[in-house]
Amino acid sequence: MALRFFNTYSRELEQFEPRDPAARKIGIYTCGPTVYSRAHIGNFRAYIFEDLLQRHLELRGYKVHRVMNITDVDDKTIRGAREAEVPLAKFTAQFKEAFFEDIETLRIKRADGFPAATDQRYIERMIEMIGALVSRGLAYQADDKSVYFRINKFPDYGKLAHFDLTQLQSTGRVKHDEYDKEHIGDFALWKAWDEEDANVKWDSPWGPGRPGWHIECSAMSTALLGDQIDIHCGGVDNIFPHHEAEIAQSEGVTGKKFVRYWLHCAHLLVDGQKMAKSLGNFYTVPDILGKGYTGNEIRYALMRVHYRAPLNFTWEGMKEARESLARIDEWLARLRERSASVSPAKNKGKQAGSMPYTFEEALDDDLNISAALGFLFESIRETNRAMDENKLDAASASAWLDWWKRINTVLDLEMEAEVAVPPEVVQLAKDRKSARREKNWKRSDELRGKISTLGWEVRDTKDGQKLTPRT
RNA sequence: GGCGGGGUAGCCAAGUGGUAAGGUCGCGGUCUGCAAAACCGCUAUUCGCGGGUUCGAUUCCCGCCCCCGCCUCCA
Repeated sequence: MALRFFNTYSRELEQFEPRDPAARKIGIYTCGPTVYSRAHIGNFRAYIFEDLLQRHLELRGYKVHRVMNITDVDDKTIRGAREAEVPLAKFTAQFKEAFFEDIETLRIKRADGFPAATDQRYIERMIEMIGALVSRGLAYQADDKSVYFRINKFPDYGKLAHFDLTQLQSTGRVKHDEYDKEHIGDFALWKAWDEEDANVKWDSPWGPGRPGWHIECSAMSTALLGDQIDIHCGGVDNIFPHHEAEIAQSEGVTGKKFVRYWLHCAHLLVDGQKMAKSLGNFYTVPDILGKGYTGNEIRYALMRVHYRAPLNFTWEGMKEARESLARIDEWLARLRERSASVSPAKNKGKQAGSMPYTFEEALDDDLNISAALGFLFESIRETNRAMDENKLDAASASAWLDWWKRINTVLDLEMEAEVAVPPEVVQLAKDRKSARREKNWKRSDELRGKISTLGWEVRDTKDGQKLTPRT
């Protein structure tokens, strides 16, 4: 099946055709964090979705070049720096660092570039683009000295969000201090300096100030990926106004179609409501690690629901993630043991040449992860049954391991490297082994209890005791 | 009010015009000294509600209800 994605622009599932099919190179731009505080797991749901997208495209043989911006100047970062009484760059540095720590914990592939809005190169490019827009009559400087985009001059404005501009109403979320604009929907390209901004300012043809939020993405995406990009992602809350504005700015400057496919991820909910800093109902990665869960488990919990469906975060869901991953790891351990065994030459690895491709076919269909995981778990049950019945030979087992290796380039869910068993646990297990030889069950159970309190679980298999860390 | 997304078993969730994947939880069984893991069986006559089309709809059409989000700087 050909790859297809739901394009927000058309609101339809569309077959994926990159700009340059022959080269199999794809440019993806993803909106990154605003570094005014630690990102929460709702933000990371979007980044995990983008990670899944990239990895699946790579599995399908595309060479992905992905860029993720870092917004390190805006109202919130400036306010934060002012309150902390430190320079802006110092204030944002800590959250940049935290962000990179968290994506590593969650095994999110690093983008090929993480451009920052305050980088002089991009500031210059933003000024250049704003200049071009002004000269074309698509932007104007208002009496408040800020420069705004004139949306009435860009007929396509509103097409991505499917908004009728005459219907735009203010929700009252933003203060009406913008009387200088020609149209309520005009958005800032360049924000004139005011004293709240302290020493955060850059010179421009329109006086000192700083870039508006939207222009940074237009500048950095076109700088790093060219005038036209294949895929642009973000959370649904970015559709309007952010991505709408990006289209207007970029196409206003280049005159070319900016993005071929717009993919947007639904929100992470908590208690049925959007997880958001402003609501105070959010968890960070360290919050969840602090409850004893691993990055791996968080990754699974955030990945297992289709990206366009809202996902409700619950501790029950975390537990389920843990159990599901344990099932996978258990299966892998069995396969490894089996593949290493010298098996009788009877029944040759039947599956070796015909491993199922349904996993990636499911992902081809707008990243249908639930169906893909369904196939994985069905395969697990079937191979486990075969192993129970002693019908899976070493060759087949290693074929399944190779299969896993392939799909795991997308999932990246395998347990962290085996933890070494501590010596005291080894000793207790030894004691238990001799107790069991004497059929001293009472002593055996006591020792199992002790091992358990040390964080390890002991199981009796037909090959003797097996120790696994208790999570 | 406008524009989207979602409403399938206790919970999470896939899916198709022909009689409901998978995960998790619970129960029963096999295995085990007992467990654990694994496997087997059971757990939605039913897919928000009401109409319509059809031999047949959860799946198509119409209307309605509920939840969540966006409507100017929130992934």
